[in-house]
Amino acid sequence: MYENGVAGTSTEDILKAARVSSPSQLYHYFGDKKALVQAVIEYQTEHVLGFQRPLLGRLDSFEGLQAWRDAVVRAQHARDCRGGCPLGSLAAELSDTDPQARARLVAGYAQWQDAIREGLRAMRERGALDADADPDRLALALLTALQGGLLMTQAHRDTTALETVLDAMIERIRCHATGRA
Amino acid sequence: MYENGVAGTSTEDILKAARVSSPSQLYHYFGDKKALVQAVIEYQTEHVLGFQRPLLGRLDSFEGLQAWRDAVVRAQHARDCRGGCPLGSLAAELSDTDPQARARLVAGYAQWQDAIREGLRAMRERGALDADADPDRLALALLTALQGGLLMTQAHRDTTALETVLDAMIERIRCHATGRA
DNA sequence: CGGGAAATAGAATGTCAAGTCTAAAAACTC
DNA sequence: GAGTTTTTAGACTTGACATTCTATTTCCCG
Repeated sequence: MYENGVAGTSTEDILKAARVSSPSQLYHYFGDKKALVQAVIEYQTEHVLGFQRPLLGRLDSFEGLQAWRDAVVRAQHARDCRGGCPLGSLAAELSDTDPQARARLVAGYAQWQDAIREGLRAMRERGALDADADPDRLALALLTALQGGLLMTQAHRDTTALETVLDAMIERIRCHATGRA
Repeated sequence: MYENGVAGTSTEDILKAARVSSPSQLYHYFGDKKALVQAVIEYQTEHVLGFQRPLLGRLDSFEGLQAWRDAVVRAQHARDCRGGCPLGSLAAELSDTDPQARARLVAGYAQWQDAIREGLRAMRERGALDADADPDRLALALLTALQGGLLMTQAHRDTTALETVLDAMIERIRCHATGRA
């Protein structure tokens, strides 16, 4: 579903990928395709957070922020710039048509934003950021910029846009670096 | 297609929307659905640029940039935060599976980025921006941030993320304002 | 080992969508 | 206004896909 979209993934594709030879299995474990999609969203949320939390959890300096940026860029390179964001792709496809999916995606984004915010807050507590920096707003801006960067990466098959927008946001945050305001 | 996705839009839906009562018409004017999708991308590209160019063409100050931001936010409100970006939604759905669509989308983004760049360049020429500001990079960052903002708006049904990321980018550009570096 | 519950197979159904085909209507040309 | 081309109707074909059903197998527990 990540590779071909929800609509572009048939139950048969799923069975094949799961190396399972009967639809009854799928319908035994999931009520229907929508329920399966919900599970996919949960799975992808955990996957993304699993990747991001280690990097965000110990932000203490701009080097840490840069390391996060580099890891994200590298991850997209590693997958040939295909696929965009695991949550973003689903959000684009489902937000307007599947309310339950949208709700779960919003919840996923909230967790993600939390993780970023906590990282930035840690930075602030360690004195790398000014007291007037707003971790919540900066986290939302960073996450949003990242979503755009991942979408543009997918379209361009090139990480330039992602790098540029993340660098710009990090520069923006640097305006709040101690001893600069 | 903008509202329900390409996959979620049947030929019948199209006939109904066009108030036409025969598939033969569709296939007379378009070879197949993919060709129609190409036309939709072109149409949406023109639509977006038609909306953006007037705002971007006469950027001469930060007020102009702010006016652009406000117009974008208002436009999303006007459509109840549904639908995301006319190009971005298509990009998310088609980039990985339809190479021709991807090519056209990339071309559309290039035109869009051009328009933003020219606006920023005008700002620089009018002395609102430093000579060391790079309109090309800033334009790419701005467009990318906007894509993320529109996607998040669609998911959250709320323009906060869009506002926040655009404000952050504009602040970032303001770092290049004359008499500030 | 034996009997009940859970899991799996695989065929089958119904729906819907993309695209085709034949023929009729309109428009254009001379 | 006859003949030709373009455009439109509308039925039809084909295939795919989500979901269901019946039957069989496997597992679990005493």
